Amino acid sequence: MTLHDSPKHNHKHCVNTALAMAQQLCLERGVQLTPIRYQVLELIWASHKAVKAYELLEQVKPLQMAAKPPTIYRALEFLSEQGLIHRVESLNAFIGCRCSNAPHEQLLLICKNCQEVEERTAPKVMQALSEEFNDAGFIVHSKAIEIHGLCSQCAVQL
Amino acid sequence: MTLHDSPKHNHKHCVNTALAMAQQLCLERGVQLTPIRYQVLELIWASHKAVKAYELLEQVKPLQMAAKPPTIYRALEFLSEQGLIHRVESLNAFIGCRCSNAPHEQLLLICKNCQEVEERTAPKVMQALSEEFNDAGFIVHSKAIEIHGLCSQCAVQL
DNA sequence: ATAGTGAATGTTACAGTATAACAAATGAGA
DNA sequence: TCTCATTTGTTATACTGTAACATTCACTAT
Repeated sequence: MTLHDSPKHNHKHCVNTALAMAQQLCLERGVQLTPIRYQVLELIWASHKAVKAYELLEQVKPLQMAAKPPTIYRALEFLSEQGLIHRVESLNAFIGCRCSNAPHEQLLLICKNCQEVEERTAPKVMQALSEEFNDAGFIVHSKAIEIHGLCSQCAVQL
Repeated sequence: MTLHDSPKHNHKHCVNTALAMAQQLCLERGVQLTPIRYQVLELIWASHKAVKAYELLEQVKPLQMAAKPPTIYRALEFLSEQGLIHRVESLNAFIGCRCSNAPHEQLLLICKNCQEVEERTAPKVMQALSEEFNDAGFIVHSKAIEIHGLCSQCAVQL
């Protein structure tokens, strides 16, 4: 049982909320959440595990017969630009983001056992980071903070 | 001019120190810094930019005629295990590490302009991170903290 | 109406990254 | 010398991502 399989987590509700918010945001921004893009987002939200592009491709094919790698990568690029998903650099994979309505720094906790990825905002970490790169005279454009280990659920089981 | 091209930075000395330390560490640990591994490490230290595996392959070929992808990836795996290099996840590339004698958390500042990568230990950030994942009940195995932006040199030039 | 425009998707081909699996060589100790 | 573990050679292939051009579609200015 993983963190998000737990009885406390109503995943259907979790997904519906994320998808509804995505639609709302795209509407507000005047960008198109087309069927392909929506399907990819839905597939990413199917679990809280990071999903690989070619896994998505296989899953999309029954829905979009013409799907080829660019189909997926374009959808991923769009979703990423809109802040609806994050790329997990250390896994070459993608996860859904539920904080898309506010710009935010991402910090990802990646469980080696159940493969689930939890996003946290971690203001204190970001504050410490700001001080660190100000010292270095470094001007930040983007951050990727990825922590690998065991999530609380898996930690107690192993 | 990049940060490490500056007159203040004696790169030959910088490399020699890193290579000497690598040899010393491998000796102490009873592991073999073979010619191939040494050459790859030397090539990585040729600059402070992150180097890609296939770039290394091209550069190693004159020295190791039989070099093929596994040649490089095995050397990279060894060097990485020994803490002599770090993988930059967001670039699919590698940089030398000068802090190999002490276990340390890595925080990488990656300049988009000159491509140089600076490693910092950032104890305050790591402290804040500890608190963050303790709150989450998360047991950390490894961290990848990669900040993209402009280094101090490039920031003033642009 | 329709021709032009821009966004999105289709399609082909390929570039770039990484590893599996097995063979051969090397070197140190029984 | 034999044996075992480590390292390297070799072949093949899997996985990840993009370039470039064609087509479709919806909108809108004429």
